[in-house]
Amino acid sequence: MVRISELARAAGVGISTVRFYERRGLVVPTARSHGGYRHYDQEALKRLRFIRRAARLGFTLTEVEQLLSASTTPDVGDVVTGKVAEIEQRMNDLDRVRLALLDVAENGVRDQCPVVAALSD
Amino acid sequence: MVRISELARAAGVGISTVRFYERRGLVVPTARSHGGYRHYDQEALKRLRFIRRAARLGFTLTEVEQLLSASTTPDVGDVVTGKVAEIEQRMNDLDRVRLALLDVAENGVRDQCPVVAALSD
DNA sequence: CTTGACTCTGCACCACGGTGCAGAGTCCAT
DNA sequence: ATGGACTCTGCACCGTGGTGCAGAGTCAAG
Repeated sequence: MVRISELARAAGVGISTVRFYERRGLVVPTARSHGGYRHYDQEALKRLRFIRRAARLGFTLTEVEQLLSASTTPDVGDVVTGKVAEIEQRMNDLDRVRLALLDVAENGVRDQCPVVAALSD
Repeated sequence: MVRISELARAAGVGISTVRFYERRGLVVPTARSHGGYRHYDQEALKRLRFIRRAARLGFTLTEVEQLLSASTTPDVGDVVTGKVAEIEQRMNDLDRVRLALLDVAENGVRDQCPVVAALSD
């Protein structure tokens, strides 16, 4: 059980950010001290790290919420199916950009920009 | 050669957004009419679509700029290498979330949340 | 039981990525 | 050459995702 500053440091975020996520319902303290101090366990740290990485993948905090709720809601099927399809689309797009960049590195630029072409259809 | 409203409609964005991207140096009109109207060719539409899709992948507009410049700068190697590595990391993370979601759908939730575990290490 | 480091709440502020409006000017079909 | 649709610039505003500050309270080592 750690206090907020230690949790924040461990996850590489600011204290205000932790409290902000709490307002959004994403990371709730495991307990509170008599005087109101937040206390967190290891799960909270994992959640926090997850949120950060998912956010960096382009998911909004609302989507992160949906991803997190996917494993706690009883009827999970539709949400998961939709999210998986969305993720596959993103991976596909990323791979096209990746290949286009490698193409540029290997062959230089020809008539048109291959990177643009990768996503513009 | 089309005017701004037609370009915007074709790319599914607002007119103000096109002008905003121009201020950021991302999409420059191919030409201007005598009276100052912007005119765009097919390449501009491709660029615009690229920007939108890349932004949805979580790239900032600054990063989009870097991706676009990758194929126009003479010495392209380092930028491309870095971007490719970054993209591979993202794809990897996305795949872990994807697998975790499928796991939830197939096996339900066991002791801890697999989705969180997918990115929390 | 004090003292210094830490935390609390509430609120104001920030950057990014747009979006909308006003007032003036342009384009072009009739 | 005129009406209506469109566009121009500049500026103000917005939602999202944080970040920082003030003033009051808490914690724990000495």
